[in-house]
Amino acid sequence: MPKKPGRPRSERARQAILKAAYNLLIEDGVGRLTIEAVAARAGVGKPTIYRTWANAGELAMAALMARPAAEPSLAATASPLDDLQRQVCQVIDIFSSLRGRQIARMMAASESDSELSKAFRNRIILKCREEGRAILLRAQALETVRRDLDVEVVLDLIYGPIFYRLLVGHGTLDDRFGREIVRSLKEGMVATT
Amino acid sequence: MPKKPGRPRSERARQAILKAAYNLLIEDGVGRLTIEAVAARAGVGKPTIYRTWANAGELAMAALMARPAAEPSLAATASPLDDLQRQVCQVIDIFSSLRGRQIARMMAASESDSELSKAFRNRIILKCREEGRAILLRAQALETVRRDLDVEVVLDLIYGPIFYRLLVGHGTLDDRFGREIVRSLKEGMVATT
Amino acid sequence: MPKKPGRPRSERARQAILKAAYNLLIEDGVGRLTIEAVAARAGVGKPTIYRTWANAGELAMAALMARPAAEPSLAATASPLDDLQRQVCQVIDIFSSLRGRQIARMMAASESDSELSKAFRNRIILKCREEGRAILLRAQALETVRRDLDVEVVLDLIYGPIFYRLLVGHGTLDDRFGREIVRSLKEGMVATT
Amino acid sequence: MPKKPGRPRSERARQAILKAAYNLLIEDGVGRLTIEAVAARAGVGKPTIYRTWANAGELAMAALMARPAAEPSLAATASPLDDLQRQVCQVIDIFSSLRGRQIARMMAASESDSELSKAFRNRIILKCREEGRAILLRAQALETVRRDLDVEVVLDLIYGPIFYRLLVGHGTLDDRFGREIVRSLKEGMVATT
DNA sequence: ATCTAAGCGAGACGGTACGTCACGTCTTGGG
DNA sequence: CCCAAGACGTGACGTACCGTCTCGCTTAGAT
Repeated sequence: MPKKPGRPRSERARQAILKAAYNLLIEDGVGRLTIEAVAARAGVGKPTIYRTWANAGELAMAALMARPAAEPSLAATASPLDDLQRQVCQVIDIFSSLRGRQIARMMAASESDSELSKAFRNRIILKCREEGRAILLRAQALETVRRDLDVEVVLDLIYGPIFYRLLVGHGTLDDRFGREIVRSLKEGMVATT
Repeated sequence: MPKKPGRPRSERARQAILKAAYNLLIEDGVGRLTIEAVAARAGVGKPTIYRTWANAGELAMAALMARPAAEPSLAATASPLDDLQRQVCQVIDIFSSLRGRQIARMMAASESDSELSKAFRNRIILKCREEGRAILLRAQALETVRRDLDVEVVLDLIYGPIFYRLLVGHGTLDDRFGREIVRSLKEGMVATT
Repeated sequence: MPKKPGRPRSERARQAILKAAYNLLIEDGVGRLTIEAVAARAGVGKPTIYRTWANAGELAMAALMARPAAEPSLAATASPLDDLQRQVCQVIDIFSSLRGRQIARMMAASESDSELSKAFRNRIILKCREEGRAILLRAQALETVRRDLDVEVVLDLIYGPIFYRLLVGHGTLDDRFGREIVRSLKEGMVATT
Repeated sequence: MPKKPGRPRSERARQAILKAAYNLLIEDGVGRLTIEAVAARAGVGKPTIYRTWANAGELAMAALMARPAAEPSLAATASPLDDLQRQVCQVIDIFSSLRGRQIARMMAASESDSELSKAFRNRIILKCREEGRAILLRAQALETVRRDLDVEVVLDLIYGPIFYRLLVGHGTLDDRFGREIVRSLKEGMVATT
């Protein structure tokens, strides 16, 4: 049992810091998240923050990750394409919120390839992608979709456009868009003479 | 002609600032671009920078925009889908460079809805989209693709995945990916019995 | 003309800083003199302080030096020993004040041999010593005191005891002490049989 | 005897702390003596230090006091003035060492009138003064020096100059100086016609 | 032979001040 | 009126120590 000596880290402080950081993040955006403000709001000393997180970016990711991913996975039905449709709309719903936009910006802005940065991307950004992959693989098993499909590419075709509109802001992000994405992929675009 | 009195702004200073900003941007990334560093490298006073650009973000966008968009539009051939294919690969080629990544991050990170921010998005990010739209419309005219296609959605399906991979980094960004995007859209994914 | 370019240092800021530092020094002592407190009280940014003084010690010395040495030199009379007597009492009077104690402590505490540190010692601590030397030399010229006197040693015998009592606090520091110093030196201590 | 329950304080820890503090004091000076550094060097927890000493100043004094006063008292001879001469030179020798300078600075810098502070002054700074007083009183008894001498003032005239030169640094501190002090006091300075 | 109170090392805690950096503005003298 | 230079007040940075507070572990006198 390699139990560490010394006073253990305070769980109360950790929670207070993450909560304060999360609230500041939602209220003011990533750019305004300062360690000083977090420390003040959490009633905590700055070194206590730095002891756990190396900089504001890491703290921000941790604060966003600490929140439960929330939305439960959707139940699988007999129609995988319907499942996919519903899941896409759910993803759009989540990311079109204020928090969703913040998350997307943060991911795009984070330059570092730190461990935490990767974890953030995997846990937050790519989670929905994995759900989609599961649905697609099931659809392939049921022969609802073609077996020779490059699943990874299709996943990019599904979720890419969502982040595209989210970050660039050139088009609305709503259910209709979600339905159009899936419909277009189903049908392809070549003219059927 | 209400010619302004006083000394006119120095074109030399403007060029030096943009060049210095561009180099710092490429070398160190958006986060490290400070007005002070630009001023020092350009041999220019800080107020000279602020006289033209309101903050570091604007300057960064201006520095990126000042560079010629480079790649000439591709010539149109008889096969719009081939044109689209080639254009997509060109876009991938441009944005997979270091500069391309910086541009994408900058766009994603910029929170403001300022005039310059919009101009940046229109001129840099959406420029390739417009090229794609022209190709698609021509394809519709030639009945190479279906007339009832929602062109905007298809454009998102084409370019969204590119930015998705660029920003999240979960997959490679190469010609093969470009070809797969176009192929998938052409064919759709439903099993053909 | 090697005139420096750029905005000149603000004399107003300099004065405000020195005044604030002086007041804090008198109120709270050397140990409590923080750059932050000085900046706050002077209505000045910390960098403005650091631009001129490297640390709190230098600022403290500068603050004490900035004040006019105050006490005018005493007029010389026909009796140099009387002059000496009066000057010694004046020195005691000055250094037995709160400010005097602070000055003495500061001098004793300053470890560095910086330029400013030396200037401080010369201007503040040794100033009275020079006055005494002038008196003694005049006394030698008038043959009021012995010509073979080691003047420097005698000066130490005069002013040393004052700082000794000031810093150690084992005895009172008053006019009587000043008179006793001079009397003892005049007379020597060996028993005259 | 209400002997205290619980584990007794560790003598080993006490020694380690005092030794570490002393070494840091000699190496880096009073200003650099931090509790953290002492704890680290002594291999001791900070609370163990605070349990015995209230702050860094007290610890510093304790560390200096813990060392044996070293120099043995000089044997008394038939000539008290010779004894005085030798004792003065010994004092100069002790305080002109690095440790001596640190001690003097510490005394001058300590603002507090705490019990320990007084003890420090009595035990370290005034100890030599008491030796001198004993010699002077013996000299008075032997009528080697005048009976009407104000002994306390003469003691200040003897030891004051030493600390004066030690702290201000305007003159050398050597045997010659010690001899000059005693000689000057013996002879007085008035011209003998 | 246990119980129990205090000391032990380690180290996290809420703080304060540090000295630095960059911000965006202002103020010089000189084109 | 613009230019370079650079000082200004501001505010956040990340670090060093402060003096206090748990931790789990001795250590020894009292039970």
